[in-house]
Amino acid sequence: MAIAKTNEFTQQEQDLAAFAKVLSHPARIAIMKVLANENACICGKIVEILPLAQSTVSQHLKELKNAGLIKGTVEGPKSCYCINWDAMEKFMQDFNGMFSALQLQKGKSCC
Amino acid sequence: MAIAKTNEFTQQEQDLAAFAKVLSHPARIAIMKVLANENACICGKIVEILPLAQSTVSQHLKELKNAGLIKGTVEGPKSCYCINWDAMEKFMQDFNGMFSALQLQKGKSCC
DNA sequence: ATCATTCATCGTACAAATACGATAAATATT
DNA sequence: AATATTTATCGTATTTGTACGATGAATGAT
Repeated sequence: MAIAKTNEFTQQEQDLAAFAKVLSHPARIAIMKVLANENACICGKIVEILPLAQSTVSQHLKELKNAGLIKGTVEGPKSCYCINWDAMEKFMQDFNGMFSALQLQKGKSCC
Repeated sequence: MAIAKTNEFTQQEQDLAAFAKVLSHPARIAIMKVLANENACICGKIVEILPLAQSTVSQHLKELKNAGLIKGTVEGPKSCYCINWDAMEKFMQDFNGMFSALQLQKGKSCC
């Protein structure tokens, strides 16, 4: 991908982009919906619902967890995942904040 | 990327993911900010501000345009870009709508 | 103790994204 | 007409993302 120039941008830009990136795959959006809807947020249950292999789902779960959008706890041989609501609410707030900041300049546009 | 299973998901999931994907790079977030702040949204001006080559900026602009977040008009040898507010507002509405739908299930979680 | 279940991780294959320089096309300028 | 400016596109190199099967580690069941 060439020598990623990601860190040439502001922290805010990087953070917002990172948040967007986690949600930039339909499988991860679908996982969030499953986690919200199912009482038992067991990995196996998610694998049943998604059209993806177990290892692939596990990978997506890892990314969501690394980004902080979900939490995971071990229950015997099973793994239970849930949405990290505090984090999600903050992320959405920041995301909407950026958009509001853009909108403040709305009249300025030339075209 | 292996044989992308993107279309195994719902249209809504694909659309939301596509929107998130366009904003999943700090350069594209930065471009949106420049377009909102500068009266003259000329490509050259953006190239001056971003730490990227002209061809790379042009590529990012193309992606933003393809996704519908911005509009572009030719002005002689120059190109003028602006935010497509109608589209942006709809995208943000859908994105927030998904989050609200998740939140409705908030109590259900097991962990 | 043996076997089954569940899941994370490893290795691997291939697709897509990012970045740049070079070039081409269009318009402005001289 | 010749030259300069501006930007899109092409070709290419490299990195990252997506996907799967196979394996291993941990726990539960027999």
